[in-house]
Amino acid sequence: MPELPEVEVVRRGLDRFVTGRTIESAQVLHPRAARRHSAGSADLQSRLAGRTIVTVSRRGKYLWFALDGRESALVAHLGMSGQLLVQPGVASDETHLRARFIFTDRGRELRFVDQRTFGGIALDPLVSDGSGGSVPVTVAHIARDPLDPEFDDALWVRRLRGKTTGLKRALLDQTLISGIGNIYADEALWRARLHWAQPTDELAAPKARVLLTEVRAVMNEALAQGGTSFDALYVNVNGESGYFDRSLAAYGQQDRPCSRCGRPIVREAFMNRSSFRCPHCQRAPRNPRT
DNA sequence: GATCGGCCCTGCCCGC
DNA sequence: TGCGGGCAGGGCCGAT
Repeated sequence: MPELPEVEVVRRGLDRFVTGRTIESAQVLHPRAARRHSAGSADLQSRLAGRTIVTVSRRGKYLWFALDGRESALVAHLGMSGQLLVQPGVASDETHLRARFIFTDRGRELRFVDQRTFGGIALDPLVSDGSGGSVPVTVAHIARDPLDPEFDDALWVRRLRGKTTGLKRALLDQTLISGIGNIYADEALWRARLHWAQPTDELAAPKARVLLTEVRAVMNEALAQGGTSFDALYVNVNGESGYFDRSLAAYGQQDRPCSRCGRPIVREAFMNRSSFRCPHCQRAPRNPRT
């Protein structure tokens, strides 16, 4: 379940292995993997052949490979179970191999593996990000992430408090702040002692700033440990898992004692998924919003 | 326009 | 043993 720290770990690995290399051929092996490329798999394959990767960038959970000329980029989203692996060409195909990129130097190839096919790849034009950089057009609507130096804390606090929704829903809204998924939302809320149904328009600005500080703290700690992994679904480009799941305080900790107060963590239904919190440290608001 | 619920998809796990 | 249902969840889309 890759969120920002996991995607950043992958980006760093890819930057090392694929920057400066020229794609000889791209093979899309499952049509759903290229569903976001409107012209289809064959078009994607033909447009990538002969192109050189010049940088590997990230915003939130989106990754992109800028191509020579810097007018277009190969965009990748890992969804829930996507992996970008750098593998020797002789390695046997993974069960859920969805796309393969072979380079002209005939060194290790890049593979997109995705069990649940929520992820995907597409070729996109690059447009200005408004700060001298560029971003793929389909990523332009995604907000900057909290580890982005250009992230505007004060603007986020204003926009958050201008919403009339629940706090966790707002944390998961990638147009408000990107890179946060279910795991880090629960962890940051636990650290900030806030309930997921806290109405955003009733959240005091200082508390919002505390929450943002905790979001950054938990993400930086996870990044330092190579990300979170619960199973084999999240791995870096070498197929290795991170260690941060051993440091989780709320997510997945149902019935275990809260490390602050000792009361059991509860699991609650939220947006067709689960939310974990300490019932003592994270009290329900008077007017909960889902 | 903003908010919110439902759907896509596959494999694992549990209960019957 | 085998089957069916529930669950995991990011992003998109349609309904309100």
